[in-house]
Amino acid sequence: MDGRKARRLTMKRDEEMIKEEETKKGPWKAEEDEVLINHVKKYGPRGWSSIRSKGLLQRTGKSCRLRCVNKLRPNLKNGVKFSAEEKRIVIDLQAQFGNKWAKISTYLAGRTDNDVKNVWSSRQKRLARILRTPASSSSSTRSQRNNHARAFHDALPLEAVPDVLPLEALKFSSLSEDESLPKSQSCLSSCIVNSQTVQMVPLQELLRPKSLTHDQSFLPPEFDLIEKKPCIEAPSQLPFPQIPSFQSEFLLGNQEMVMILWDPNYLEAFGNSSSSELLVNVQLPMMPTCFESERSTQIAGRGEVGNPVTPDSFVDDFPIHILDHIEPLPSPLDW
DNA sequence: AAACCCATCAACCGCCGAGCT
DNA sequence: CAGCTCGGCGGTTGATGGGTT
Repeated sequence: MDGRKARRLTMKRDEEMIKEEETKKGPWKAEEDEVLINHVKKYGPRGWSSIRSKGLLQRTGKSCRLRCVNKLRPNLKNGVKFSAEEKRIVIDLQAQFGNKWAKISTYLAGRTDNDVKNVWSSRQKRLARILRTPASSSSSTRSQRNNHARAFHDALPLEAVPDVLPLEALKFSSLSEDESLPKSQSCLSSCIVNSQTVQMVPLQELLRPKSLTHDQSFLPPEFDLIEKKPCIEAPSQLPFPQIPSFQSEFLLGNQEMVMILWDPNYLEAFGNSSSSELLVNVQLPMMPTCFESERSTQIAGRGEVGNPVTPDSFVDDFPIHILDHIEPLPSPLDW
């Protein structure tokens, strides 16, 4: 390296160090905002670097632009939480455009790319936590399971909870009877709404119920889910003429899902066993049956023996791409 | 009451492309 | 055409506050 070039580099480094010292970072003060607003009023949203070169602020041009775009622009919904609809739009558009936050934000009035990005990354973190389970399910601690349960609770689709049911009644049942966990904090793969068991099934599967064995779908073979009533030829002595007691359709990503609430009386009668045992047995296949093939493939690929589905293995193998489209429930405080 | 966990928000950083010199 | 500056974008981080244990 020749002497002149080295000297130039040293001078540049020095200049950068001086700039670094002069540059203010961190939270913006009201006075700074005011200066910035005045500048934008005068010159428009451009010439960001000139703000510092004129000695108006000791902020970088980038910092000024960011502050203006994210906080000072008129009509911003500052301090207003994203609505369920807005979140849904973000999810849909992210699926369509990828991580093009600036583009996505143009579809949401009053929202910035930073807002959209934050919402998405919060969601990703939450979903990642749902799937972050210990290698051995038996080694998972109670508090970890509680966290998973809570996270899964948070990730349940808003639309999945029918309006006709008191939302306070949404609780998770304890799968392990010897653990006296509080109902709202126990294992995640069983869901009880208003004392009724909920199953979520892809609509597609319901449209071809013959493709399922009774065990896979745990629908009584006599029940016609399309007509939402027992088949004509169903034996009249069936102990569960009114089931399921409620059905609700909702979208899970591109997948049309149907949520079915089962009357506990039906479960008692149908399973021919004690209620608690039956809940364990029946609730485990809550994972939509269409995922079972994916799970089986994964297991086969790993050369594992197909273990029975357990609450924790449900979490371990839950297909993450499906979770990309789950809307969070509002917190109980918002109910 | 303290420690911990988590969600949210604001801001910074690095990279890249466009435009200018 | 190369080099530079600026603005825009996406990723990441740090601060903070609320809820839970």
